[in-house]
Amino acid sequence: MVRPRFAKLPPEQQRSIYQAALDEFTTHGFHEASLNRVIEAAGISKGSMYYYFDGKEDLYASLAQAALQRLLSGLGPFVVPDTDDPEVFWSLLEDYYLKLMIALADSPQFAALARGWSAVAVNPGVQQAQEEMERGLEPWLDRVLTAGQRAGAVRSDVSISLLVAVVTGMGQAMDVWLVGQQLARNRLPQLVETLMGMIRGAVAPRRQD
Amino acid sequence: MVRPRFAKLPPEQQRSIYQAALDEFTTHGFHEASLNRVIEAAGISKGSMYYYFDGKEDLYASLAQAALQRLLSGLGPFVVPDTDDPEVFWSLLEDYYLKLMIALADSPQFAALARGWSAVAVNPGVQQAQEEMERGLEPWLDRVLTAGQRAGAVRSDVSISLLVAVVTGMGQAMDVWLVGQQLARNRLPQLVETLMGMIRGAVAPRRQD
DNA sequence: GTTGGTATAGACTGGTGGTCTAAAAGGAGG
DNA sequence: CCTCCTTTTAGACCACCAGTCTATACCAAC
Repeated sequence: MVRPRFAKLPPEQQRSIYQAALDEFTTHGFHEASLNRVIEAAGISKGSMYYYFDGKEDLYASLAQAALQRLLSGLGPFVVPDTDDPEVFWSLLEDYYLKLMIALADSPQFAALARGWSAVAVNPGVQQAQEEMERGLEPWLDRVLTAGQRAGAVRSDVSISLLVAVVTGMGQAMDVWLVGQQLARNRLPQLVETLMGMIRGAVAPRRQD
Repeated sequence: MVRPRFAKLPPEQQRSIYQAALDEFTTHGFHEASLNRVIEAAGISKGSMYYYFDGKEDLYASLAQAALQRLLSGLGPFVVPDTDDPEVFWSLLEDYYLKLMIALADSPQFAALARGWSAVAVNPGVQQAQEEMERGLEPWLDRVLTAGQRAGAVRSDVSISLLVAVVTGMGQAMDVWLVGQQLARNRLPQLVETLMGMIRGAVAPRRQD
C-alpha cells in the first residue's frame, strides 16, 4: 500500500493532489466524490493519478492515513493503561480521550474525513483499507478493554467483541454529537468527563459482580 | 412522497418491483445497487420505473418504509412508558426491545435493509427521506428518554440531544453486533437484558444524584 | 546517439442515474 | 366505430462515473 512513486514527487505537487482530494472528499463524502474532479482540480492527468494511486479507495485511504498520522504525531502512540486500580484506569483513559478531542478540535479536516469513513465501509473493496487503518484502532480498543477487565474496571461477563462494538458506537455517536455542538475548548474537559462516565457506566462491572 | 400511481398498480406487479428492488438492495447495499438491474429484474421499462418513483433514493425509501410498516404492524404502536418507578420504566423498555428484536430476527430482509441505511444517510438527498422515517423514531426516543427523566430512570444533568445520540449509537452498534451473531432465539432474552443493562448504565442517573 | 525505464497525457470502455420524446393503451362522448 | 384526451410504457439519449490502455514525452546511463 506504500506508493514510493508518490513519495518521490516534489512536495508541492503532493500537497496539491492531497489538497484537491481533501476538498472533494470532505465536501462530498466518499461515494459522491468525483475522482475526475480531483484530477482536474489537482491539475494532473488521469494517467498520472492512476500511476500514483490504485484508485479512488486507495487515494482516500492514503489521505486518511496521512491525516491520522499527522493527528497522532502530536499525541504520542496509543496508550494501553496498565494498572490494577479501576479508578486509575478510567482516569488515564479520560486524560487520553481529552487530549484526543482537543487535537480533533484543532483539525476539523480530519473530523470531516472521519465522519465519511463509516459510509466507505459498506463498500467491500474498501474494507481492506479500513482494516489497515483500524489495525491501529480497533485492536487498540480491544487491548484497552482487556486491560480494563484485568483491572476490574470493565465487566468480564460479556464478550469482548460486544464491548468493542458498543464502545465504538458510543464513541462515534459522541464524536458526531460533539462536532455538531459549538465545542468551546474550555468546556471540553467537563464534557469528556461526562462522556467517559457514560462509557464507564455502560461497560463497568455490574454492582453484584 | 406518496405515489398514488404506484399504489394503483396490480399488486402482483407491485410485488414484482419490490421484490427485485429488495434483492438488489440487500445484496449490494444502496450505493452499489444498480437501478438498471432492478428494472431488468422487475421486467419493466425505465420510463415506467421513473413514472412510479422519483429515483433510486425514492425507491429505497419507499421500500424501507413499507418494510418498516410491515415489521411494526405486528408490534403495535411505539410505546412510551409512563411510570414513576425507574425499575418499571426499564423493565417496560426491555420488554419492548425484546419484542422488537424477535420481530427483527424473523425478517432478515429488514435487517439487511436497515444495515444499509446508515450508508445512505451520507447522501444529502436521502437525508430528507431518512428524516421522514426517523420522524417516527427519533422523537419517540426523545419522548421515552424524557419520560425516563420524569421517572428518575434517566439522568437529567445532560442534554436530551446527547442522550438521544448516545442511545441511538449504542442501539445501532448492538443491532449490528447482534446481526453478526448467530442469534439463537432462546438466547435473545438474556442478551437483550444485558444490552438494556448497558444502556441503563450509560444514561441512568449517577449514584450521587 | 541510442537504449530503456519512468512518467504523463488523454482517448476509450462499459457502466451509472436520470431525462425526454414518441408511441401505445385506455376510456368517455358522440 | 371513430375521435379526442389522458395515462402509461418504451427505450433512445445525455452527462458523468471509475478505471484501462496505448502512445508519447522525458531523462539518465552508456
